[in-house]
Amino acid sequence: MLQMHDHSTCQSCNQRFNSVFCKAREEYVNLINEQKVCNVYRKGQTLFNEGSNPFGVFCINEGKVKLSHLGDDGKEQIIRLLKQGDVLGYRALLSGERYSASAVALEDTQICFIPKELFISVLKQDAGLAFEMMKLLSDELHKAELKITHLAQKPIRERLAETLLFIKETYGYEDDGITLNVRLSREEIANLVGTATESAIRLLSEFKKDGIVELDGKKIKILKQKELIRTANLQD
Amino acid sequence: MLQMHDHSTCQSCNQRFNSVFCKAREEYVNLINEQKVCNVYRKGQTLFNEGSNPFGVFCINEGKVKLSHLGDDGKEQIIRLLKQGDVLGYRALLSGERYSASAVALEDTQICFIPKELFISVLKQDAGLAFEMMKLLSDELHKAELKITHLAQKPIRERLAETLLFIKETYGYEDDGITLNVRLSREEIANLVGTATESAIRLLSEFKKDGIVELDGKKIKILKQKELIRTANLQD
DNA sequence: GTCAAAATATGATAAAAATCATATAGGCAC
DNA sequence: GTGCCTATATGATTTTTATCATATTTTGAC
Repeated sequence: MLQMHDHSTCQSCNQRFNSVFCKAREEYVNLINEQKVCNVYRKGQTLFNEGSNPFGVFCINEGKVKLSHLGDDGKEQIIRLLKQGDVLGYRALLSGERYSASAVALEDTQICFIPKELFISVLKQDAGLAFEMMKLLSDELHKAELKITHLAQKPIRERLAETLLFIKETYGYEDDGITLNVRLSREEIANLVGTATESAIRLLSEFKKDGIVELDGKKIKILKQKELIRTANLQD
Repeated sequence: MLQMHDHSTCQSCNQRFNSVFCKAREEYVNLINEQKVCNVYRKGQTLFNEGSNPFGVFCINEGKVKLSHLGDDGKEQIIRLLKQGDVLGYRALLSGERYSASAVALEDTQICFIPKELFISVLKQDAGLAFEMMKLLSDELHKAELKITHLAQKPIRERLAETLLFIKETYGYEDDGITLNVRLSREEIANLVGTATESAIRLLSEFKKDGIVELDGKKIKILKQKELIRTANLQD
């Protein structure tokens, strides 16, 4: 197979224009390239832990990451799902706080690390990057506020349907065009929906009985997307 | 009573250093001052409506505003409470979308309006303002993500206690040191907590019976703040 | 002041969801 | 392969919460 891009530099990174750095000036991209550190995180490995101090931001070149809070009783709440081109770790860094969430690789993932001082200084000099950053934060805030409304007002059945559609939006389908392109445990799905694991399992079984999905271990196939959209009862 | 500040200009605004504009450069503050339009919104009046196009940002000089989504079934979800020094309307503007929430004055409120083009252009030129804006967005995102976790995991009793503490953090107490300095209907409290109005009323009655609060119409007095914190079961 | 409308309060009931219990299946070390 | 551990599944039960019903109180117009 032909190697289309040289992944080893930020200048030629295949995610560059698919990321918050899309409008960053060339000189700053070069600067970032010089100081970045790339790593592979194996499935299940932790990028950073809730409560620890941020030293920079992470940029996903390839792979999948979940970002989750630990609730007061120790229950996980997944607040974001991330993929190639996504940046993470910026929230705590910009607020000047410790991480309020943990990041864990959902599969083997290639990630570059940009040191805090460099990221902040580029952010202050490059208005294009700063503006994209604000857009990103605004979009995340919007999603979070929508989620608040849905958590407060929608029954679990609708939220599960919505979550499956969200997973599809984020990671898409596999080559067959119907299998969700990520492997999540039932517990993780429950922690995305915000419900008990048993409830998530039960409702997935109902969706299966209704022919909306097909379940094969952690593989989930969406058989009737329209029906799923109807079940999610989405207006927006 | 002596007039301590001249409220009519941004340069001398008593909220200037209590707002996102605290680090903005003088020249840009002057520019904003020339183009701003100040208004008084009476209690219940709408600043902007969900679904309409943003034309700029609003800056509260004095008063209180609620920001709320309308859920799919028409139920209100209050997502932010705002006070003097707070800016609103920036989320949709930065995302380049229509408003995803409506803003309504909770009492007579003085508000200045800054046109979109000016705000964006200053934001692109003034790194200090841009950085404060990113901090603000990051802080709001943090709060939203915490709220998501609590909505997903905490029972309504704890969430109501937390909401009362949140109201106190936001608007403080009246001169007596115990009365929450805002008048909200039971329905609005329920729409902050994310529950049915009857449930909010019922639990407030329980708090009253337990001597945690005193209720006098829309006046809520916090009698036992420690007990309220315990009831909220907060870890963070 | 009266009156009507809306807000608050509270009980009864129904619905939703969590928890508990137990069974079965799948993954993995050996 | 066996055995063990964990994840998934499903039923039974309890708890939580919403909904419905109906007083009672408050508010505001007049």
